[in-house]
Amino acid sequence: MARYGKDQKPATRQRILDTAGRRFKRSGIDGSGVATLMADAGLTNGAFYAHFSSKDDLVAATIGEQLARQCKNFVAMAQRPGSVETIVRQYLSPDHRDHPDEGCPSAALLDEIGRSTPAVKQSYTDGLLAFVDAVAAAVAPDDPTSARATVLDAFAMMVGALQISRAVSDEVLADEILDGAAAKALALLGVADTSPDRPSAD
Amino acid sequence: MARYGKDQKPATRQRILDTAGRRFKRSGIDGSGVATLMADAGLTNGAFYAHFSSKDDLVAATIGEQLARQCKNFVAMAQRPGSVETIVRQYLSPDHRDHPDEGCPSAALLDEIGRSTPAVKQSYTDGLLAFVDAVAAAVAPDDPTSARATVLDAFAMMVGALQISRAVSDEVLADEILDGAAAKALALLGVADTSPDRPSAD
DNA sequence: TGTACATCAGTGAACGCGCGTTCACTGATGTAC
DNA sequence: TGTACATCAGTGAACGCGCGTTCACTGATGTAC
Repeated sequence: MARYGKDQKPATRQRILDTAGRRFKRSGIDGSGVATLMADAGLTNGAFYAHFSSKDDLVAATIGEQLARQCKNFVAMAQRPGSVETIVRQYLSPDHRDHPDEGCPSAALLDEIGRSTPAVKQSYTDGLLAFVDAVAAAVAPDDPTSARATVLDAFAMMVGALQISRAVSDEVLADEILDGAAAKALALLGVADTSPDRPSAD
Repeated sequence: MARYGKDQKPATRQRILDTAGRRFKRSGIDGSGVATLMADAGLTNGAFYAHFSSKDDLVAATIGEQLARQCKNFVAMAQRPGSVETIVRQYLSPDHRDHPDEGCPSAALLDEIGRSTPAVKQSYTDGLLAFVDAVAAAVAPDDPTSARATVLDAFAMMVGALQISRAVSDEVLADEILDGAAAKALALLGVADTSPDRPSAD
């Protein structure tokens, strides 16, 4: 069934990228096969190589896409005043912890990216720098350059804390880690922390 | 060739655990096959199931072993005064970044542990708590309980920073991330940072 | 002290399966006349 | 307006390979007599 208009191919490519993003973040890169992934996207395995030259090519493109989306989402949210605290709290929330497939690509895939090919690392590097620059500009509009290092450190803590909270089987401990890291990250970013020491359930 | 004394089997098991620790950290858990791993340990694939009931069983045991070793190493190093700074700097060093197979299991495997079975997560949880308690006792002997949260946050930042520095293809940026995180981690732990802002090459 | 035997750590071939990748093909579309 | 054809996105079977796991087996050892 190949009924195609002229936007068909780019649209399919985008669909594969979105599916891959979700699947990689849920099952890992090594844990996601090309055939399964294509079936998820409503296609058969053979069509894959009309869009990407190899699985590694898809990985690099997916990482880039994921970071670009994260960056765009951040910029959109950061317009509102006081939004940095909201963003940090949302990042370090049980909801984000329990839904990696819709969440941060760094928290879900950093280990595997570190073991990937230079092309994948390059894609990650480019995406990360763009993201960090955008955050630095939002947090410290006067001096974004010197804020960059602080943003990177805060991001490292948030990523590490989210990963640990996902790896731990004690949910109380996992919640504690998220709350603790949120307070420390906000302090690092120079944002007032408006939540009580022990936040209630709401 | 089965010439065996009475310590033979436990010694072989330990050898498999050590080999698995190195291989998992270098190639990932999904990226390490049982047969290759056994060949690394100087054995054939069939012998594996005399020591472990499944690959998952090995993963859980290896994670536990790795964290126990990290904990023991920390306690041994922490005896000397001023050692916390040394430990943090060593953790966030280019050498550690470039040799994951001999390094921190959390930094190398957190993502995959987060996607693993409950047995693996339980093993990680136990090992992490023991490790964090040991660190808290060393950093704040007077009040280790309240220090625990701070230690966890500092550890999260260190893990995240090391992972990012491994995932980034620009070595200068990778070095910057390590240095920045070291300073922030030491501040978090309340340890004086004795290094210059821009450390020289030695 | 010398021989016969039970133990059991380790061997290596085989199992079904999913992997990444290739390729001859199908068939709905847009275009040419 | 109707027919013939080139395009090309997508199909689905097949490739060699490594995966986790099973199992009949080997052969050096420690023990019994």
